[in-house]
Amino acid sequence: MSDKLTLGVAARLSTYLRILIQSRKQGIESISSQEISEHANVNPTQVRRDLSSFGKFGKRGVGYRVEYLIAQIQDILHSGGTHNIALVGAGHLGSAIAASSIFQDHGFRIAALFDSDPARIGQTAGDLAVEDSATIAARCRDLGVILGVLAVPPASAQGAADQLVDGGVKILFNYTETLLSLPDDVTVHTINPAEEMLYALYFHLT
Amino acid sequence: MSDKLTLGVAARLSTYLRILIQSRKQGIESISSQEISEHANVNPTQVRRDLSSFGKFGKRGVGYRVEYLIAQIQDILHSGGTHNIALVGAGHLGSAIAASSIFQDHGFRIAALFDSDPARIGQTAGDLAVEDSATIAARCRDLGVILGVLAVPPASAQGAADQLVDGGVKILFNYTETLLSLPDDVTVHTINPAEEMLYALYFHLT
DNA sequence: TAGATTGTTAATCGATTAACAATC
DNA sequence: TAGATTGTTAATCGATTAACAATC
Repeated sequence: MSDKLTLGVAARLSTYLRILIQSRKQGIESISSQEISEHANVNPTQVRRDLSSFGKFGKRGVGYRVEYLIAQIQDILHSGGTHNIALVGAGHLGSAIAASSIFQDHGFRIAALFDSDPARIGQTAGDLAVEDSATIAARCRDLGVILGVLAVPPASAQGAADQLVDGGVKILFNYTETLLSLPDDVTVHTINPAEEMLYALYFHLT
Repeated sequence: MSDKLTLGVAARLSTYLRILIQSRKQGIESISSQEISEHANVNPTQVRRDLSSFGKFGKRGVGYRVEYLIAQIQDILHSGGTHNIALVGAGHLGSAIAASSIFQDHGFRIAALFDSDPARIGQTAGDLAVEDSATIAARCRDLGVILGVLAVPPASAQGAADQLVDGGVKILFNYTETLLSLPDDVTVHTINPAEEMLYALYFHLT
């Protein structure tokens, strides 16, 4: 077992991987540290240093092969396989997430989609049938899902989170405006563009 | 003019501010560095150090007043006012964004919503009328918008981005799976939960 | 007073980046 | 060869955190 990466390195490698996967989708076969760095908003030396600490992945004077570098980074991050996720909420946001290819492109598969509205249960969104929120815990346990996405109204967020945790989910992505209270062994990642906007605006204005 | 914050400090202050604003919304009036740190996934000493470098905002043995701390951080980040944003795309994702209070809570106001589908133009989403995408550049210039959000299909992303930049937009939030090519003075922030999932999963599995 | 929590120090550790030789 | 870009060094700089006195 190799040493655990630092937070910074793992975060940047994830960003490089996203850029490489998007590049591949657009038909790009070769890329330089300079090009990666522009999309990732980091220093080009940083990119080369991050990569070269794991091996010599590029060719001097040429750059990196996109396909090969994707495989190498997936190896470092142990992210080559497919991971099941549970999505709660089949409203506008949930439907947009279900229909997007963002998750598939990175090896994530939406294994189940839930909603509490009887009018939505049984309908389909993307390729998925909407299931009753009352079955979240049981279904997650059956499917062995450890990743959950919350795309519900704020008032339902804590309840949905509790059910996911009941079902064995350990990592939550929270798209709502609600602060969640959860056990210590569960990690919550909040998706809130306003937070990043504040930060972006600060650097733009100073 | 005070010194510019480092990237790390500005990013963390933005996170603290989000947590404080969400706490206030839930009626919480006082909060400790320990509680902030749990929601922000950082060390409690880090929180106190980040704050205390700008002043003595807390009370020993008690904690921080939520309302007061919000005002202080907004002061540091120059983010107290209202900022107009342009949203492109009135599909599921755009509608979800328009209907959410995430932006309003942080002082962002969606000043205009655009779509290229004739069937959607003139309809309303949230409180907004959907305007024709052909008018993006002109409307953004009129409104003085510098912040744009892309919630369009991947194939339309580059075109919509170009029009926003034409209209004077300097900061773009890209919800699509498309890598954008833009002038150097424009900053792109990509919202891609899959990237953060890879990273979260790595730390969960190791 | 007793308990809690801040503000600050001091020490360590990792991140960052300019510069350039290596090499495709 | 000439041009481009990687891999790596070396130096600096900032981030991190345990520990604790101050104080509410």
